[in-house]
Amino acid sequence: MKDFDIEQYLPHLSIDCVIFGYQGKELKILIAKSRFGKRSWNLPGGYIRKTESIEKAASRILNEKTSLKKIYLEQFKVFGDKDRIVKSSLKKTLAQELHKFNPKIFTTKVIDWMTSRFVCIGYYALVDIQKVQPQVGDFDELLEWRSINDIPQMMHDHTEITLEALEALRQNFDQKLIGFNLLPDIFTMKELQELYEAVFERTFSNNNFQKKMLDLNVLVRLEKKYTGAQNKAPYLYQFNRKK
Amino acid sequence: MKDFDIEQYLPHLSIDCVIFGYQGKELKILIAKSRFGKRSWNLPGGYIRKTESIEKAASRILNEKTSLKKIYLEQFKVFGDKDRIVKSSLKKTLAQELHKFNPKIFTTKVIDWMTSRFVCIGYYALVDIQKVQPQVGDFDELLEWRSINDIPQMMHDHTEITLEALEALRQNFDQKLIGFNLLPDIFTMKELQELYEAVFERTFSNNNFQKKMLDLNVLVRLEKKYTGAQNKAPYLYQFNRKK
DNA sequence: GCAAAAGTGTTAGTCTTACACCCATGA
DNA sequence: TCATGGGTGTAAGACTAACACTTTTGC
Repeated sequence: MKDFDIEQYLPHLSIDCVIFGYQGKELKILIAKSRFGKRSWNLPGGYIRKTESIEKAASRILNEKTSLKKIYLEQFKVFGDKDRIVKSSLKKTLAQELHKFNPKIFTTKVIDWMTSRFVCIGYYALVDIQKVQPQVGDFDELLEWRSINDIPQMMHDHTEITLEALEALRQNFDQKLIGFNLLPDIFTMKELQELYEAVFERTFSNNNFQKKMLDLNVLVRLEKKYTGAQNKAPYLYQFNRKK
Repeated sequence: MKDFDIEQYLPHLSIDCVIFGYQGKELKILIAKSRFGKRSWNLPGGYIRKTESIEKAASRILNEKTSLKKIYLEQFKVFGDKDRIVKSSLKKTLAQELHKFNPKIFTTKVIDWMTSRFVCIGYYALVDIQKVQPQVGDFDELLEWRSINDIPQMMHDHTEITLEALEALRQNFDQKLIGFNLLPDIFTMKELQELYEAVFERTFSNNNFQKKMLDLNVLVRLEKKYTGAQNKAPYLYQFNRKK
């Protein structure tokens, strides 16, 4: 572990990211299991350098976890309860373990800084899950993609943050045509429909869905996809980013 | 002016409020002219006490400016460019004037604190303009309601913040039925329509507008309003907050 | 030819928009 | 009785949802 210089970062302000991916007809988020404290789950997050914008900070944090360069990112809410971190039951255990782990880095000063009050800016990210290579960070035991229907209990208010992110995602999904960020570059209409079904937790009828999507004028129809199955081969589509 | 103890507040984090009101068929915002620096216009804002939530802080700041207790408030975006305040052309003049004005309060330490990098949480508020008694603060020369079509140039990125607030307001206006916060308790359909026309900067046809509003099932029709004009007396309506 | 799944067409229903009309009010 | 502006009715059009149907594919 490198040094951790609290002077580099804005105090009392953090970023937490809800990273959405899509796989096996399920909407998933990337969460981390902590190496410390009660080994509880938490959202990837980090601090803001004094020399970078909050958007840059969010990008950097995401890049550290996913090793992706360009990521679709959206700020969705600030969480600023006065007891957010301070009153957490984990605080004490965490502080002790961090100090024991590396007393040179985790001095009392650093631990006080880390466990002080934090206002947290919530971002959600949409990624092509195939392209992500999760990077286990210094504080993580492991990273895991978990279905939004199977989210474990998480640290602090991270469960609440996740639910708010999901709500914001649904709100923006149609309006901003952001769904394509969750898919590979090329996909079938069925796959796109299944993504929508996973996000909204409901079914759509195939013909009306197709009509709606094609009417948006953002899809380019490519050649057919012959899978070897004994049925009509579906067309492949690509998102037309120029529009 | 009272003391200003920077230790009470979270550093590098501020709140700016875009306070919307409605009067004379115009959507307006409450802005302040600074006593210091280049006497430029700015949005009402303030800092967050270490002992209060960000929502409480926003409420408090709004209460200080409007003397209203319960205000409709919505967080809409965080502004976190790295040079937000620091690179402002006003910084130097402001610092000098503040120090000259009251060197006991505005020590170098305080001024450094105030002119350091700030991440700003944007809130917008909706108020019944009739009920507001604007309170000129320590930093204000005056407060003024200005039409959204007549916003002067403002400090830092406050013009951008205002535009983003307006966009968020329009986005939420229909969905969350928040318009009623801008009107008196009792109003005519015409008045409600004119409010919508001011917000969206377009006209609506009276019958379709009425139909749409009544279909929402949130309006209670009261007695007629006899104005003395030689035409049919319009009904008065009230927003049904129970629903 | 047959089953499976993709793709298309048609209709009914709902919501939106535009136009026309009637009604209460006070001079 | 008339001008004014408030309130209502209706029909056309657009959009949505539900149903049925045809086409392609490999066995």
